[in-house]
Amino acid sequence: MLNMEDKIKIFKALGNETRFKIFKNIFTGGYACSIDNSQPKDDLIAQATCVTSIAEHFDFALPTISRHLKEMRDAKIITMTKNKNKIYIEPNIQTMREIAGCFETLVDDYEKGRLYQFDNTK
Amino acid sequence: MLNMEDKIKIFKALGNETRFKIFKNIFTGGYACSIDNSQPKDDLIAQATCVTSIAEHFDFALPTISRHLKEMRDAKIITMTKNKNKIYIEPNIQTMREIAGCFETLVDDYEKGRLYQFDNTK
DNA sequence: CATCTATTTAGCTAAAAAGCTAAATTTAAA
DNA sequence: TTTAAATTTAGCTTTTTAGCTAAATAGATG
Repeated sequence: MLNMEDKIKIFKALGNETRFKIFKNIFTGGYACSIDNSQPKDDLIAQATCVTSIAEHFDFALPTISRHLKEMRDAKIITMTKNKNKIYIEPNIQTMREIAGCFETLVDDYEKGRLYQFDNTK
Repeated sequence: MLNMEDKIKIFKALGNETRFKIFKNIFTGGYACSIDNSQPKDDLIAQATCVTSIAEHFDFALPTISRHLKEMRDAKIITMTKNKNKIYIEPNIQTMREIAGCFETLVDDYEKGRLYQFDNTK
């Protein structure tokens, strides 16, 4: 369950052009960063993947992309899984589900004319 | 239809503690900022309302709150309607509906194992 | 028309964010 | 065991953001 601080972190993470584009592309699979579950877990080398592979698509230095990814992981919008010396990046679907639910409830309750706690933790 | 830049603005607007709290409270009606449609449009004085009334709930100077509200209006997450010399503030439900839809599609499509354009304008 | 109320604009400062390069760390591979 | 590859950390600079006060603007009211 996401509290107010969590939500602010999520929006902050998505409210930057570079991170938004990274996020969008992780979701679309554009950079082939996801772990393919049809492959055995220890055979990940076959996949394109990871921090370096994302950074190649941007005109920013690798440490800059690394820092953005860390912020996105801290905001729980992506997961980063270490396997050998590479890090595999995937969207955090659970968080997205919660955020989706949050906006849905916001709209639904508003349309019902009821008061709604956008953040219900405080 | 929200393009990528619009979405980034929305997330930036929500990714700040002060603005998030303002937004949350505009939605809950906590500061009585909404125009009550049961009242005639020209009888708004009866309602609590507006920039000053929001600012009272924060330890920040009035111009600071004014600037935050402007940013939220530019991001299209609220509307500001001038009536006499007061400004009435309401959530922009249309934008919220679009953002809700965006996250829903993101999750639904991911679960169906399909690729998804989180931002479909580029 | 003078004054009050609501809000914004201007101009400033301090803090946070986003970028960089260089160096360190971890693991793989030769 | 040395080297190479993938990533992070440290330390720095520049830009942006968030706050302030003072002044300006717009409209309402006495």
